[in-house]
Formats: sequence, C-alpha cells, structure tokens
Amino acid sequence: MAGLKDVAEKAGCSIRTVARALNDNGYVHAATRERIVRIAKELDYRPNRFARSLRMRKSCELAVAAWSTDELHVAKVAGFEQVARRAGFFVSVYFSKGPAGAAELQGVLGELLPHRPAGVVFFPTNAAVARHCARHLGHEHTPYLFFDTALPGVDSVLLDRGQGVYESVLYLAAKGRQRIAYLGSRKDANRLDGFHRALAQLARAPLYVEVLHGAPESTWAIGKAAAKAWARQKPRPDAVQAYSDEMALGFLAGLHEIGARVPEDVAVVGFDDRRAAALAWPRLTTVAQPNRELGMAAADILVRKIKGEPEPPDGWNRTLPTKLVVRDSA
Amino acid sequence: MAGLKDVAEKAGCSIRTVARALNDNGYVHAATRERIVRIAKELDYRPNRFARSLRMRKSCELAVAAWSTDELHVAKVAGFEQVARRAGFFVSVYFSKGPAGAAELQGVLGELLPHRPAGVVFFPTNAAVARHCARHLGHEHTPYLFFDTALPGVDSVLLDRGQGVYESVLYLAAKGRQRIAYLGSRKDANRLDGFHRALAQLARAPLYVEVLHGAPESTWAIGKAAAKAWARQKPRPDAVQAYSDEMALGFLAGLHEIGARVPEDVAVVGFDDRRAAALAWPRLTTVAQPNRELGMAAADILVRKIKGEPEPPDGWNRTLPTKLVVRDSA
DNA sequence: TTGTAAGCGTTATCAA
DNA sequence: TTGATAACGCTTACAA
Repeated sequence: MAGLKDVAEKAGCSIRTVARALNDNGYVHAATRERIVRIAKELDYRPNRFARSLRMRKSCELAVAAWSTDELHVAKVAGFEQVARRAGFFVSVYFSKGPAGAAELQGVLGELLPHRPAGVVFFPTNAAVARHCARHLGHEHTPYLFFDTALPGVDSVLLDRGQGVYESVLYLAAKGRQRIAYLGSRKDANRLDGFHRALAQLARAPLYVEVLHGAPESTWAIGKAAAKAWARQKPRPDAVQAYSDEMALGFLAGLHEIGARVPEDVAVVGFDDRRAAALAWPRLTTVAQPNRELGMAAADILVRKIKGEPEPPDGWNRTLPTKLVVRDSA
Repeated sequence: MAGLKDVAEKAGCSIRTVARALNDNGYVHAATRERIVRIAKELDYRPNRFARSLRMRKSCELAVAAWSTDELHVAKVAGFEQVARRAGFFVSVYFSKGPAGAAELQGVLGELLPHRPAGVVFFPTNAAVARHCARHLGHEHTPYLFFDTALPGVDSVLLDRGQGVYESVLYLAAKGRQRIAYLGSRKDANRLDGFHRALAQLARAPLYVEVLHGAPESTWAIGKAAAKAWARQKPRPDAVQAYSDEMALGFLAGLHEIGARVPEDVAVVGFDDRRAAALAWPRLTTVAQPNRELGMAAADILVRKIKGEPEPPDGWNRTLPTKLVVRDSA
C-alpha cells in the first residue's frame, strides 16, 4: 500500500504530477501518465481517504439510521447500500433502537454527526423526532432524507400502500369473492383508502373484521383472536385483506384452529410480503412493498442532494407503488 | 461545529492547551480546563475524525462483509454494531452478494480495503475464499475475524449447533416421543452429532425422514415433499428434528395438506428460530442460535485484536451454544 | 503548566 | 506540461 510520494519517487517526478495523472485532471504528457499509472499499480497505490476528506472537506460516508433489524427495513438498507456504493460512498448503519423523543434524539445526533457523514437517511420515527431531525440537519447543511415519512417540510421516499390494497380487492372480486372485509386498525388511512376506492368502484359496501380492543401482545395475537370474530360474523366475509402479514398469519392460525379452510371458506391476503408469508400454510398471498427499490431511490436522491443538484420543481419526494403477490391463500 | 482553533481563540490560549484539556492528557490548570470545556460546549466543538485518523494513522471504522440480508446474519451484525459503537467504532456494512471464488474476492477486497477499516468481519464463504481473506488481511496487518467458519488458521466465532439438537431430542424423549427422526441432509456433521449423541444416551437407534434427491427449488419444498415420505414410513416417526426452520415449515405445510395433526401425530422441531417460526401454525418449537450474542462476541474480540492485545493461549476463537425454544409444535 | 512547530497524505494555488 | 508550496485540523516531540 503506497502513497503519492512513493509513486512520485519511483516515477521520478513530483507528487503533483502523479496526482494529476491519477485523478485525471489537468494536462499530463501521455507517456508520463502511462508510466505513472503503471507504477501506481505496481506499488499498489491507494489514496488515503482521510487526507482526501480532510483536504476536500467532505466525507464519502453515508449514515443510515435504521433503528431496527426488521427485514422490511433491512431490505431498504440493502438497496440503499447498493447504489450508494456504486456512487463511491460507503454506508454505516445504526441498528440500535431509535430515539423516542426530541431529547433522546439530541444524543443520537450528537453521536452520529461527529463522524461527519456526507448524508444521512432516517427511518420513520414519530413526527416530532422527524421534524427535529430535519431542522437540525438543515441547520448543519448535512443532506438528509427520510424513509416512508409523509410530513410537510421533510424530504422522503414514500410508499403508496393504497395501490396494492386496491389491486388486491379487485383481484379478490374477480375471483368471485362477494364479501370482502378489512382486518386491522381503522386508523391506517393509506391502506384503507385503497380498500374503499376499490369497493366504491365495485359498488359494494366495505366490511370489517372486528379486532381486539385494549393492548394485545402482538399483531399476530390480534389476528388469531380475530378469527373467532370472523366466525361469528353473519354473513361471514369470504375474503379478508389484513393490515400486515403478521396479522394475516395470526388470522390463518386462528382459522386453522377452528377448522376453517383457506382459501375455500375465506381468502386471506396479507401486507408486506415478509419471508414468513412464503413459508406459511397455505402460502400467503400478500401485498408487497418494493423495499429494495425504495432504498435505491433514496440513495439516488441523497447522492443528488450531496452533489448539490437543484431541487426539482415538485420536490425531492418520490412515491413507489405496492403490488399484489399471488400465492395460495387467495 | 467548531475546531480546536476556534476554541483556542475564544479561550485565549494555544490549541495545544485546548487539546490537552479536551483529550485529558498532560497537565492543565483546573480553572483553564474548566473554561475550555465550557467554551468547547458553547461552540459545539467536534473533533475532525479525518484529521485525527490521518495523523494517528488509524481509522475508527469496522467493516462487516455480510454478503446477505438474511435475518440470521443481520441479527449478528446488529449485535456486532452495538458493542462496536460502544467501543468508539462505527460499522459499515456490505450486503451485496459475496464472492464465489478467490478471483472475485480480489475485487471485493480491493473495494473494501481502500477505506482502511480498523478491522473487518466476514460471514461464512467457502473455504478457499476464507483462507484467501485470512492470508490477504494478515499480510496487510488488518485485524479480522470470521463468523461461523471453522477452519484451521482462521479466527472465528462459532456456534455449537449440536448442543441445541441434543437438548431438543432429550426434550422430545421426555415428552414421551418414541421414534425421533432427523429431517435434512446427512452431511451436516454439527447438528447430527448432537442428534446421535442424544440418541446414544437414550440407547435408541437414529431414524431419518427421507429427503428429495436432485436439486429441489427450496428447503421449504424439500420439507413439504418430505411429509409424504414421512406418511409412508412404518412405523412412522412421532417426532422430527428438522435441519432448518424453512424445512420444518415446509414439512408442516405438507403435514397439514395430508391432514396429519401437529403435535398429536408428530412433533416438529425447527432450527434457527427465524421470525417465521413464531408466526407459523402451530407456533414452531425450534433450536435458536444466539445470533446477537455471537455478533457481540465478535466485536469484543475484534476490538481486542485492534488494541493489540496478545492472542489468548487457546486462540481467539469462541464458541456459543444453541438452545431449544419451546412453542406449540413439539 | 503552557506554547511552538513539525508532520500525517492529500488537493489547490500559482508560478515556471 | 510540470513543480514548489500552502493549506486541511489534528497529535506529539520538544522547548519554555
């Protein structure tokens, strides 16, 4: 591993000439350049990125605050990393649990920013934290981006969750399902919008499977309990779009337990396309998020911001669609 | 964000004094130190790690070559990251697919090492690649470590897979299971060792569920097909330890399809404790790997190596046990 | 107890 | 087309 000086010595010229030849800026005699390039390879020259970063006042590191090791997050990170690396950056990841409030965030940022990343991506947190991040980083002039956080004044790559649910409902109807119900919290506007849009188009009234109240142990448990609610409903829904794969899988478990057949008695569609969806019985039909692609889009945008490209007229935000993956449960 | 000079100016002393006060080396008048610390905080002083790394000829970055986003890998990375961060390092991750041979590896290392990480961790690859890594990095004097790669001359943190299987078989026997079978390739010495050890202790002969030959699409599919083989066996095994959760989940699917009851007709135990195991029906009893702990152990060892601690008499390797997680399938 | 000055390996300025 | 030389912000001998 050699430095500029070593190459210059061996080539019999100044380090400036070597730098010119290797970085491809300024005029260098063709023969000289060739000799220098050859010697650099011989000596295994590798630029010292600390010297470079120090001098150029910019780093080649992108920080990702994932706050979690959930597979949906990790897939985004992997896509992000792929295009970031191709653009010459490397990616450092924060998996540890994220900050709950602005005070806690201060500590995290204080730990993150001294590394002087060229840019930062955040995964969703609560609105207060997100806004604080945006303000803080805007003030530091550090380019940043959020995943999946629709907030005014916060640049983000987004997911159109309604689209996949819309497709799902239409698919279920085309398969002859008459009573299509939604299983999950009524507060998820995004998914429910697609649900309602599709049903309106079919000129049908929306149905719901009742979910547990209070604080249940997990969405799986809620789904499992919901199977009993489904069995009591009359007429019973013959198709169910669940809020998540976890909930759908719990629902499946509950259905198995009471002897209901899937998809004969009821078709079940999940949301997320987790690994577990393809390993279930029956293999779960589900709405897939383009996680990897979202990560790639994020890296693309962040790199543009770092390069100083002007913000497009419609802002930096980009929205990717979700789509149905058909397996055996519906 | 201020530098040493800014603080020195405002404090009315030399940068050397500021450095001494802030880095806690050498003698500084108590009052001076206090004043400097206060001003540093006021000005939001943050050491420039590029300057520091350049001068001290060492980086504070640890590179992890995960080659995959599998949850088992990511859990190790997260554990690694946690203790690495606590030790003052940050972690950059490589998720992209790993090198198949030594030639491809050359390219990957050439991309990885110019960043001059303080240390590198690799996930399992084939023996040739692993040995090449070890040789190359040893030559570069870059501390390194492998995950889960038992090879002479290669430092690694290891998993005792036999232990969990041993526990599992004993558990099944204690539950009254008479015919305990193994489902999976006969080439996995690690798991099979535990299987045979336990059966020997019980003075029973080992049984096996026949698996598909040829190249099947997935281990899930193999497991599913194996359910038919199980049904034909006589006497039928009343308990099955599978090679992996995927295979166990496929087996479960096959059993459901032919109407066999789990665990009444046959108890099923998986291996890995993937997220999907807890979402299956019935919830899968499985052997869990201490992934997070393994990652933490790896970071601990790597940091010691970087600090230059002498190699312990029994080498750097450490082995962690696997253990049974009981749910509903057995 | 404090300050001066050299140097880490680049890039950038300016003159030759 | 090339080469001195000065930064970049920090650590560290060495001097005061």
